[in-house]
Amino acid sequence: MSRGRKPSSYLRSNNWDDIFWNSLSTYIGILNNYFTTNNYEFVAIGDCLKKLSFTIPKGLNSKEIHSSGNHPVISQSKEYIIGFSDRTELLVDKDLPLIVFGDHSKTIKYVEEPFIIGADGVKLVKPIGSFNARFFYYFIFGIITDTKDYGRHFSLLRNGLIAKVEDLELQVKVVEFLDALKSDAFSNKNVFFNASVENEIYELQKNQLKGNDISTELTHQLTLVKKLRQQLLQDAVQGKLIEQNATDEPASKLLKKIKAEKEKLIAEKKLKKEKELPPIKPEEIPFEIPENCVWCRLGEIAYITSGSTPSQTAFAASGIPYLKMYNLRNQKIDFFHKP
DNA sequence: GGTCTCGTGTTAGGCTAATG
DNA sequence: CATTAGCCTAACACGAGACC
Repeated sequence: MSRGRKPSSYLRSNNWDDIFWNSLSTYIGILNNYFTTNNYEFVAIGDCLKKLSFTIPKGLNSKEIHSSGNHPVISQSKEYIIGFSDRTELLVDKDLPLIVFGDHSKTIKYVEEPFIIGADGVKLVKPIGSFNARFFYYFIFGIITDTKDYGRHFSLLRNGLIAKVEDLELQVKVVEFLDALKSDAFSNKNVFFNASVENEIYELQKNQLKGNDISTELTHQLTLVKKLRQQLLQDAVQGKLIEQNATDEPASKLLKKIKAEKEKLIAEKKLKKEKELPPIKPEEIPFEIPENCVWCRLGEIAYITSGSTPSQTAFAASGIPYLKMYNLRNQKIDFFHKP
């Protein structure tokens, strides 16, 4: 059976293989930079998961897990296998290989052979066909850096981004590189997909072994980049990034136009008359905005309505798309998404 | 026909007991 | 004491049907 991440007790030691697992998320960061630089699109993990062809069996009760048996039991624990069971009816033997994700513990395991699920909190992850499963497995290590103590983490995983590398051969080469890097016999004379990236990771791995704190520094820098990104977004919203163009129409004028348009639609009975919205109090204003901008309530610029789901017979194969809650994804409307 | 409400199944969050 | 297992509950999403 192909083993996933090593148990935590190994992580504190100082050998080549352990450093690999300890630093994998950093390496994935470097690889992601490479994909970003080469204009690869990044997609949400949640959009790349394949629906399993079977109903996931409920996890075994701990009393039913034995020290020997016909089938290995895999839970979200750090140990790859926690025991064995003969409950063949609970065997997960379809859609393999699968990635086992510990919703509580954040463990990530790559499983190729049939197994039985131990306890709850185990999420089975199967990427869609455009992904090599092992490529997907490795890149998941770069995603969950935040922790919610012993809360659930699957939502973080689903919201994480992965490079959409359509070239399956390239995915395999990246996987081969990472697999080879786990061995201290690794030599960077042999190029898998990109000499410079591979060398960067190899050098990092070597430096790690020397007790170098590059990884810590890199993680620190990535955190700073994240903070910078958040600040940029905040500044953009507050209009601090660029000078206001003097020729731009003031927002107050635009707001008046919108109000007039709404009143016209109400007069034409195309919209229902809405309740008067309360004026914005000074204490409601979260931050200062440029002179040309103006605060308003969402209801002033939009028509907010609700309704129920039409019956199945009302749906047509073509025509105006019908949006459901699940079509609203990552602050965008995704007309094609299906849960 | 449009809107509202309720029932049902699923998922996420979090607490705590059990375990080693 | 840290980690893991398991349970409870809130929130979400959807669909059906009642109501105006």
